[in-house]
Amino acid sequence: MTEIDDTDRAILRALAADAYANAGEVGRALGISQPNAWRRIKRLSDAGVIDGAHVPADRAGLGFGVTVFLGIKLATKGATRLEEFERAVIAIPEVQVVQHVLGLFDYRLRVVARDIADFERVLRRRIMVLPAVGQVEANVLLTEERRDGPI
Amino acid sequence: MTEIDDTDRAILRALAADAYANAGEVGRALGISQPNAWRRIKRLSDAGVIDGAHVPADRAGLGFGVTVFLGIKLATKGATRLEEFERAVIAIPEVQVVQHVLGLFDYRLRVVARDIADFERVLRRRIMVLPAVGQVEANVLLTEERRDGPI
DNA sequence: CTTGAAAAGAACTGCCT
DNA sequence: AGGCAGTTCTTTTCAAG
Repeated sequence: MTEIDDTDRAILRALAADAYANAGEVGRALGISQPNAWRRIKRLSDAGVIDGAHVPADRAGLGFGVTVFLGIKLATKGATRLEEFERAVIAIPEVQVVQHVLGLFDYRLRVVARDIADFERVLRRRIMVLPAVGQVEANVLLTEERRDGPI
Repeated sequence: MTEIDDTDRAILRALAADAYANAGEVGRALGISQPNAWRRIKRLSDAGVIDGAHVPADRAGLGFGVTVFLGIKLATKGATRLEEFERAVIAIPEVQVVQHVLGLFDYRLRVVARDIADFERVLRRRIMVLPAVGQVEANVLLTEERRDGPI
């Protein structure tokens, strides 16, 4: 395991606030030199703590106005069934996130669609036809707020 | 609204695949010139379609091994209650995402904790004490897979 | 819309404390 | 470990076809 000290945590906070911040900016913000910041960022990257960045495209602006969260309970389980289901569900373009979870449901999906009619098409033609799908629960996203969480 | 043509969509796909790709790489991938790719990326940024990148820190590596999704149904509603609840819940450091949703639940939360014991502390001391919390459902994250979704 | 080139800035290296 | 000064590389901007 790599040691992560308070300076590293401060760097992670700075990068969480601005993923495009460079070593110079991060260093200035923390009061350490650019090469020092650079070395630490590189160490964190090499250790896999920082692993690439993600560009959140504006779905609504791209014509995908509807986001729905599905909770899915499989009718039949077993290792083969789970893998089969995961492979099938990740292949659906409208599915953004597949979460294997423990609790009332077995899987949670984040699905985007152009509108409710489009979502119904995805649900009926793509999701409900998957092998072993049992109970399905849906929640339509109204607003979403993200924080960086504890670092 | 800004016009987004197929080339822009291709650029968004390229950036979704690699957020750190520069104008030169994107241009080469699409068969357009570097300055042209650069201008388009800048236009998309200025238009807000691309709005910064997000660095997904490795929670497990930082000592937050447990991620739980909570579905929350409020006991009492009304505009004031909703705003009150949202403000209180977003102030909890362990809460990463607050989604106001339509369906069986009113809110969905993504909560991180060091371990199950730590999660129980957050749930009892932070979540359950919030005003108007009614029914709560929990799902513990096992594995998560993300795709870029349709662009 | 392209090429080419120069200016600005960031990444990386080695040396010193 | 961390800072300083320098080298190399990329990005960004501009001029011209």
